[in-house]
Amino acid sequence: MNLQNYDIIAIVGPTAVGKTKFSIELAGQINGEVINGDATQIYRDLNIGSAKVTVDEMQGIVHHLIDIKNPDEDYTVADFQIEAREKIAEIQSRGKVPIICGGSGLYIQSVLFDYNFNKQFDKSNSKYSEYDDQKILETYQELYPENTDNIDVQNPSRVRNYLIRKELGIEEEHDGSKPHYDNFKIIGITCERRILHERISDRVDAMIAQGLIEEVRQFDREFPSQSAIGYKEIHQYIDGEISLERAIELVKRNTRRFAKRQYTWFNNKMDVTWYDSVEDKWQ
RNA sequence: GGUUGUGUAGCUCAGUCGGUAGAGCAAUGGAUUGAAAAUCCAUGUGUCGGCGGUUCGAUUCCGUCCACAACCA
Repeated sequence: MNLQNYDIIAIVGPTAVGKTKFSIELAGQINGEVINGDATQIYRDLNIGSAKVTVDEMQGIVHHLIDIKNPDEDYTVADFQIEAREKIAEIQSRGKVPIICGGSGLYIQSVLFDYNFNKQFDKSNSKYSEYDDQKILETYQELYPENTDNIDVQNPSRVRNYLIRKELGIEEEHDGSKPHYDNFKIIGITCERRILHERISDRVDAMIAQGLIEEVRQFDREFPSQSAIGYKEIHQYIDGEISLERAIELVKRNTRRFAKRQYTWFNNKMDVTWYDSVEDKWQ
């Protein structure tokens, strides 16, 4: 697999599979810089639980879009799209190759393809931001009983965004299949599911040993960043809702389920060339 | 060696007075356009320990073997 001749490389794959290591090795080989494509690693101070790359691991490779937001701040895919595209241009202007590496499929997809985010969208201007999930679904049923736009009426976050768009009069074209760049390559890192599950279990144990609980303790559980796996469950433990053993079990389970959802995205929405990190071969 | 008990889904178990089986957890598949590590939808995956016997028909009854557990020697 020759990766020399692409303008942009994206490295995707499930959590804990070894993307970070691969991206740094590749950056060293092709004169690249890494752009983080992981929604959680955007945040400062979420280090252990987000499995953020350490300075040591970076081996001098320049990394972007890590530690750019505080844990109490909002961040969205639209922000990422803008900032990642800026970084791509900046890296290329220096004659280096941008390598987007991360597990947030939507984020990476929105950069490489023509996702349209309307700048008028601002949910802080919408009354619907205040509604709880149940009220959101009820409101939708009242206003749009016909469901002509075929919204997933049981999915509060979808319905809420739909209502906000309607309220703010936003129309969007939805065609995410058109590439935004000409010459990019998407590499997926994978391994056998059974091995991935073992790695996840080991990594969660290691996170606890490294002090995840103390890391989580410094954050308010209502912060936007704290809905991430590894944080929300540990907050439950810290607040006395569940045992530590149960919390660890939940972190592992939720991470496994997350990995499955990542595969669903990468397999079905992206044209990925897979590389098995255990068997060391391209598929 | 003997007695008793257990053996059913990945795990813990329920159940069929004989008509090839179902709960919880785990898991799997899918969706995804401003919280995406979020949110939502769908799905039981099984030689009912092995081999014989009785029976139209056995996971269920009987015999035997195997495995595990406890107790007795």
